[in-house]
Amino acid sequence: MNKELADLLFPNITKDTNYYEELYPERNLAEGAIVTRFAPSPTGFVHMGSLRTTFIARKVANDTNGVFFLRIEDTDQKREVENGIQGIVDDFKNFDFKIDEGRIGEYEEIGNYGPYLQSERVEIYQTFAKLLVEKGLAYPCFCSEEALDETRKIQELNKERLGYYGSFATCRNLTIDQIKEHLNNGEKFVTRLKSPGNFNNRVFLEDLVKGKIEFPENDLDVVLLKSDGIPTYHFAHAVDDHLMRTTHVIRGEEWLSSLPIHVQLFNVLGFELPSFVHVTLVNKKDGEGVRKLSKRKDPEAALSYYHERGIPVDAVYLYLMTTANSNFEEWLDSNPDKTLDDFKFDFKKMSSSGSLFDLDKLLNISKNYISRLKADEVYNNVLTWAGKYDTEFYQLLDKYKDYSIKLFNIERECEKPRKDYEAYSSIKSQVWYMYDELFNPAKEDYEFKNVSSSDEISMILTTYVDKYYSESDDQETWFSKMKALCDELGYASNMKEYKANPENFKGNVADISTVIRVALTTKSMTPNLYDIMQLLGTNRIKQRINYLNNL
RNA sequence: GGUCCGUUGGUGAAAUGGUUAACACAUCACCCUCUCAAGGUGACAUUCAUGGGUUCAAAUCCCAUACGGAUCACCA
Repeated sequence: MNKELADLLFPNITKDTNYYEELYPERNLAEGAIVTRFAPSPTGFVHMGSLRTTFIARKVANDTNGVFFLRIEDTDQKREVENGIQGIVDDFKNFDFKIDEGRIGEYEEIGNYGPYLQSERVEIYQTFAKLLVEKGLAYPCFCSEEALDETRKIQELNKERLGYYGSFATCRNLTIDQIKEHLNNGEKFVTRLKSPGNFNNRVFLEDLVKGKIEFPENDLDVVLLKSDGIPTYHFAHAVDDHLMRTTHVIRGEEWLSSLPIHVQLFNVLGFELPSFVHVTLVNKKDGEGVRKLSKRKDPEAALSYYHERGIPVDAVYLYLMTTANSNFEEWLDSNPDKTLDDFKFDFKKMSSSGSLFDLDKLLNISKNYISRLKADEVYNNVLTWAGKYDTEFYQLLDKYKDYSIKLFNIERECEKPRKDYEAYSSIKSQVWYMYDELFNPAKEDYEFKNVSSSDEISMILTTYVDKYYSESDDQETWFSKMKALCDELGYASNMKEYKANPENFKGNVADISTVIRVALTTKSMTPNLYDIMQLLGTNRIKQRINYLNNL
């Protein structure tokens, strides 16, 4: 009778589940290899929280010589977005994120366990659903949306548990004749699980980050196949992760609540249960409260934000690992020559409570990361970034390549390099004055400090340029000449002497440096003046002083 | 409302029964320095949501309460 029902419901399904079991055999991997995946719906972008979860998945697959694949869960037509897959693939590409199997474009994929697009696997799901019907573990339900709403209202009114279960599961006990009648009327149906569960039973499970968890057994007759024959997430998840031989289901914490359903589905289908890893959500402070980082409200939720801002991808990963494994930061500190790949991720070291996304910390990591790069790497990265987001800067960088590299090299190749670039997008605002094309300040742009009288400034500058400045000086000579200039003009060349008796001097060597610095750059705060003057060269130094004098 | 998860400083967190509760970010102060950026030194939780209990001893174990979050669709 169940067989008859199964054939009635799925007349076009001719294969049996063994066919698929053989098509997708056990993976031949070393002991301990983790097979895991990222399974987004094609919404066109990857969320920061997803990236974090996925990054961990990718990492553990790497660590164990396992497999990471990308499966697209496009079972909801309502959510469909144009080029939704491409958006995800592009985000991954921008983030140097490599996948071993799965979708690599809107229409292409790699790997032997596909298709990796759920809409192309409908026949597979239906085959397994048919098996369940045959076994008496699934049935068609003809309840209308209105009827379902109605019972929900009743349940709410009576303060009963919501859902399609027990006596509320009215289609559960339909006879085959009744079913035929519905079918003959042309009524649509969903395929529901005939849940064997009892809400009073407890199920125990070990989640790799949450630890021991327990919950009541599922007794909901959840929908397996929607009326269009397409599976729900729950069913597709069970079938796919079994057939794709996933060993670890790594996903966001929001799935924890539906775990009872999933466990039951795996059992009912006779599938071995994978390991579950429910990763905490990435939160954001919102007024007094805390909420999930949201794409709609928070720009930093989208990966494109980091790309546009020019935060190095590696820095983002460094940050993610810092939040994922609390011992990572310390490890990296004591192993400065190692990379992320050398670090072994440990689920046990992962916090089981949600945390706020800390952009300051990310920027700090980014700043440190950029400071460790070679000048030409910085150049190449900024050039790439500017090519996309700042054409003016791109052209300058392109035109003055060697000069720019020298500029980025100021105070870089030393024990304690400068750490002032937190992102590629912030560099231009810190170095613009080194490019003549960008240098046309107004009088009020000059940030003169203690010495501000035009006459005094002009006197200092001319004395310096006429009597002391020489392009060929090394830094030591250059500085001793600054001091000589101080002595000549009545400024203290020795800071200690100045501090002891400030009234004896017009100012000190810092004031003199500031005058020159501001005259050349307009800024009172710049990197090492000597390096800047070396880059500028005699002619441009004179030009800029003239420019200032003529304002 | 049911179910589940969580709660250590402004932030991320360490510590898994035993000295003054690591470390990092942020903030502040001082030092160094030609200005910045750094770097150095120090400050910043008399206390680990609250209340009970167990113990010679608890942030750590147990119970209750409060608060926060997730989820309860023919969405994923």
